[in-house]
Amino acid sequence: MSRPNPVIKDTLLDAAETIAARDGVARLTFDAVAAEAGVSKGGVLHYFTTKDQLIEGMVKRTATRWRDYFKAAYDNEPEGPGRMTRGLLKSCFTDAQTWTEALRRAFGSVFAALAHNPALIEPMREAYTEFYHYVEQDGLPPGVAESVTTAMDGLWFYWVLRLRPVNQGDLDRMRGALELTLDDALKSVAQAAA
Amino acid sequence: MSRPNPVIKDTLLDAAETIAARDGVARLTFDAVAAEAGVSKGGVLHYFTTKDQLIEGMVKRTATRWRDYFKAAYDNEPEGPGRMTRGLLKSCFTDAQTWTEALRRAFGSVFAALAHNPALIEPMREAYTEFYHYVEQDGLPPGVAESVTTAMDGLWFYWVLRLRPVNQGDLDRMRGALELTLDDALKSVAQAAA
DNA sequence: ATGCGTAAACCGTCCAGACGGTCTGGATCA
DNA sequence: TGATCCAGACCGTCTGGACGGTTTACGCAT
Repeated sequence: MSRPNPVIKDTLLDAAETIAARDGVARLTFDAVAAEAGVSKGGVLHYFTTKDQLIEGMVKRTATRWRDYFKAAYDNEPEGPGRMTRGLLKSCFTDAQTWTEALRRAFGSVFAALAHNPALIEPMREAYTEFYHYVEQDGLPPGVAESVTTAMDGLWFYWVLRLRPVNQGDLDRMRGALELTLDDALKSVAQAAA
Repeated sequence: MSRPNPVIKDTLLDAAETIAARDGVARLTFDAVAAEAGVSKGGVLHYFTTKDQLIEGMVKRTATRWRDYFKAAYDNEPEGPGRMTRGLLKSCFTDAQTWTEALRRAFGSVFAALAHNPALIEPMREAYTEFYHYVEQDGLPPGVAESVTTAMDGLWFYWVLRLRPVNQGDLDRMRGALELTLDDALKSVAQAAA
């Protein structure tokens, strides 16, 4: 094998995420990552020669996962107006069990980036730019897709930042209201087309 | 004066926010705060004896401001269903110029807390708990007040985290859609009362 | 008014430890 | 034998915090 083992890289990124989430980003050090992953510091530095690289790795992986996630939500949804909005509402706003600790941990990489070097969130920003592209062109009246998806993401941020607990009831109530908004918008689109 | 000068404390907190926002939370050190505020390190330590205290001070101040903000938005709004929702929509979703760098900086304190010691965001969580109390009891159909306010806060998070630029057009479009949702909800409340 | 005592405000230095990163050495493969 | 992988000792720097010293502000007796 001539290139660094990607499996080990993932293990190291997992360890980094765990530390950032559990102990705070300030304690995200090479030593800590090594200990958490069960390797030596030299081992970590072999794959990520600087801390910027480590954090960039975390952010890139999370950004890729987020991109894959919303694209899958889009692809699995039937065509027509509100496809992105419908897809997201269905895939992440039905079951609170999908809001796992792993997901929360993953988003910690953004905070790590913000703390260490704000420029490193760029990959995440790009993923969001792409996401917003879908949202803008979702074929709903102005602002509707933005509002519904941003409400979902807002709740997600509350949860990730631990500013609010999120339970199944919260999800159900908000989904009910958002689906109503969405249905009204879809009707008005259909009406305008007629 | 027998108690520490609160004006100087505010100056130090301002300096801390500036550093956190400009250089990243990792560079938020006593030395840096001292230099930014134009005092000595000893001077900073006189007012905040540990870093936890410094960050707690930042979070508490921001939490208090947020609390004052949404309470003012509530108080300035005529009574009736959706008072909190209407107030917030009016006060922070009409003019993009109210989304100042100072506000963004202030929220950096939450990231500082999350990075250094996650437990320190508690004052902010309490402010949000209180906010959510208003939202829950806003007298709108289930989930509507939550959805509208969370959409607003979601955009706010995008902006603070620099995941998306936010301009006047974004604000206007979303406000249009959210006001429509709100009006429909108000109508249905009025209808149910009749 | 003046001098004095005391306490708070603030400064600047010091240190132990932790940090990011370098480097050397050994193991394990091809 | 050479290249890759990884271990871990090591180094210079920076950090949080302690600490002792100095200045300022103020109450109070004279």
